[in-house]
Amino acid sequence: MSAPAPQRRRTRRPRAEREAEILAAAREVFAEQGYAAAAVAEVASRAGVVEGTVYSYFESKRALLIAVMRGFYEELIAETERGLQAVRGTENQLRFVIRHHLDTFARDLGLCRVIVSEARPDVALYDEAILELNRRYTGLALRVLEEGVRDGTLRPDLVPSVIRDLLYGGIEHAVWRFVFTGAPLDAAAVADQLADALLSGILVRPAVSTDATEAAVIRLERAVARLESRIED
Amino acid sequence: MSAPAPQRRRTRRPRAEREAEILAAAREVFAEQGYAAAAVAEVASRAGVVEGTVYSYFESKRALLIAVMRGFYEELIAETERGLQAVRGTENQLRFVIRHHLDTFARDLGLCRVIVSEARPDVALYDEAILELNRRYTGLALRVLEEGVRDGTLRPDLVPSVIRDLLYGGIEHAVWRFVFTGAPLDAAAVADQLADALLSGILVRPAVSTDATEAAVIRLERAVARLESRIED
DNA sequence: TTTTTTATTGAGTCTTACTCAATATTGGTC
DNA sequence: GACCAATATTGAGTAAGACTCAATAAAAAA
Repeated sequence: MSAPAPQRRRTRRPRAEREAEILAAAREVFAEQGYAAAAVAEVASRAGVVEGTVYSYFESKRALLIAVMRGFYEELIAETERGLQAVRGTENQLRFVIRHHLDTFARDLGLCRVIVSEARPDVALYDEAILELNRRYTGLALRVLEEGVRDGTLRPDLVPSVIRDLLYGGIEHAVWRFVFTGAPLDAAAVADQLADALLSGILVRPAVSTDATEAAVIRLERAVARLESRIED
Repeated sequence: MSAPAPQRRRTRRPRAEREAEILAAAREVFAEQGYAAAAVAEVASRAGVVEGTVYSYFESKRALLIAVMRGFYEELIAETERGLQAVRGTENQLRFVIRHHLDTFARDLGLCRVIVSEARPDVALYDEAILELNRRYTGLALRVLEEGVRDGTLRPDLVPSVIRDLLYGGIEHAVWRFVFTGAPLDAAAVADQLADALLSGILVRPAVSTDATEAAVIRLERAVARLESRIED
């Protein structure tokens, strides 16, 4: 009686393309629903395949997530590297990193949320991959900080890794705040506020005015010496 | 043939006590295994009851988690309030908050991990409770910051909420770093490093020496001018 | 003691990650 | 163009774990 179920064409696609399709679908679903709530079956159906197929491309749901994260990070790292090369000076480079990270978070919030809450809790060995990616990414900022210390732009007593944590942690929390309150996020303003707070703290105190004072002191000491020599005459 | 299963005594306990036992077991299990990996059946067995009993006390696994979080936060808030009352001055109060938060994180890492990664991703309505607790807790630091701005200790152009995010985000990331690298965490040192970075950024620049020096320069220049005018006489 | 109330149980449902043997599709070979 | 080996794809099935509920036993009330 019932009509035969609409037979899905079983097509065979180049391995790489199918993989990319599954990956794209997974990224969508994870971003929309989070990791736990996302069903592999849904990823499959959005990719136009059946659940089993997903598992012939990815070992597990978690492996799928990791692959998605890898794509995200690779892109982020490339963009950041490009940006850093186009900017001169420790201060400007830090401002760029902060702004770009914040923008990325705000733009791809769903996925960032998943990454933050899924990548971090697991210290498990097989997530080594994600750790490595995160290290590579945040290493970019770390290098800027180290360079700044070396060239005297930043205070010599800084522990760069702690400052990096302050930087990324601060951004993350700031974005979260906006997500929760639902307030519109003015990325430029928040980036400036964060950068200002951080920089005025870690920048070597601007020596300009001090220089002027020191120059005045030298001038005065010479004048006094002149005067004293005249008086003693 | 098989011996009758060792019959568990079915005891009936005061509601509050049983609830507390289940809660304690849940806290243990969540801290050890994380939320996703924790099985409600295990919580039940550690509390000496059967799975169904847990559900007669808590609506869902998630509700159980929220109850655990609530206990954790209430304690944390109380401790922090007590500590803040015992400390004078914006700078010292901020240092206290940083140190205490860091210690708490380090001491109860398992649970903190769960709270951070489970409480945050869900913007769902029924987690309103946790949002509220978090707001109350971080509100303590916020008030210290606002007070500091008001009494002139902190820069007037600060956006306190952003600084608070910088503060908590920074601590969180710093602790994470140690968890992952497995390095021993020197809470005192890290707290100082974070506080120094943050404070030197947000504290009004100590005007004492600059003002005094400038005043001295002016005084000296006048003296020199006076002397020179006399000599030329 | 008897009755009422309700805490506790454990068997069962449902959802979802994951497996695997069967099957369809393709690219290569003649 | 026909056949074959290789393998991508399938979908039914398993396992684990969250959650439900009617039955049952313990405590409280009468």
